[in-house]
Amino acid sequence: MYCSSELSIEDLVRMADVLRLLAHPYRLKIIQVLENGPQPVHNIVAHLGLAQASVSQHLNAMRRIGLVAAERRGREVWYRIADPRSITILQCIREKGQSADSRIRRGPRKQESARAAGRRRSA
Amino acid sequence: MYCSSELSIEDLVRMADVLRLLAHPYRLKIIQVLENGPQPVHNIVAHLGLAQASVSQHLNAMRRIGLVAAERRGREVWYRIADPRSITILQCIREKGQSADSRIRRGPRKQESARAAGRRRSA
DNA sequence: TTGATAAATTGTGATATGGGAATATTCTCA
DNA sequence: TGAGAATATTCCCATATCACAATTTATCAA
Repeated sequence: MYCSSELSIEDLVRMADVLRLLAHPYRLKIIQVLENGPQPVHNIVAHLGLAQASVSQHLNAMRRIGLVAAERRGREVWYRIADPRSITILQCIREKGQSADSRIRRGPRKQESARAAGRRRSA
Repeated sequence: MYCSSELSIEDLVRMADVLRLLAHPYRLKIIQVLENGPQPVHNIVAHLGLAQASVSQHLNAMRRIGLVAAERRGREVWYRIADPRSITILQCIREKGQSADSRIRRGPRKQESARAAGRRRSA
């Protein structure tokens, strides 16, 4: 038993909020770009190949929740990683390309239920 | 410079897929419940307080992507954690309650732009 | 068989998300 | 000042997500 029911639903919601903002290819890319150090928005835009407005929205969302931080330098705004968990999570998730067979594994294994398998095709 | 542009967009999409399935309070709760060992669905349902159909959908999505695995035992189906990254990420994300000031930090800091600050309240 | 139990699937509606175009804001420099 | 560069914000549309009720499938027990 690890540490089971320590977390309130509010805790889980907060954790999910952070994870949800990481759970997007472009936002992961943003983190990846910022791993090379702080960058002005137009650099990030160039890396992503998205409309500037869209990138701004992603950055804004990530900033609101504290994943990144912004600092104005002249007419540019430079962003940097503000939450070390971003990098840790990225490293962790990078570890395993994929695995897990994804199918239901049956215990007793009586039969594969040919009826169900057949019906899967019929629809 | 960490390890910058190693990841293709496909890699990022895959990573985002995994993160997205973790980025939900009830699915985090499922991982948390399963940290105590494999459980039959009705146990998980009891823990979550959701409709059985909803829990089944969550479990199915998590299974498809390999976060959990299922095994039938009689008329029950027992689920277990199948991807160790789940636990690692949960531990990681648990580390920090919250921080990061979330506001834009200005460099030169000429003024806080009282107009903008005021407008923030007016809408 | 039939009935009961456990879980999965389907259909549907409400809400959230992601994208770009258009516009607004903020700042620098001549 | 005024022009222009760099970002942010708004609006709108298409799509995805989430929850539930209803139904179906799978299994056991009598």
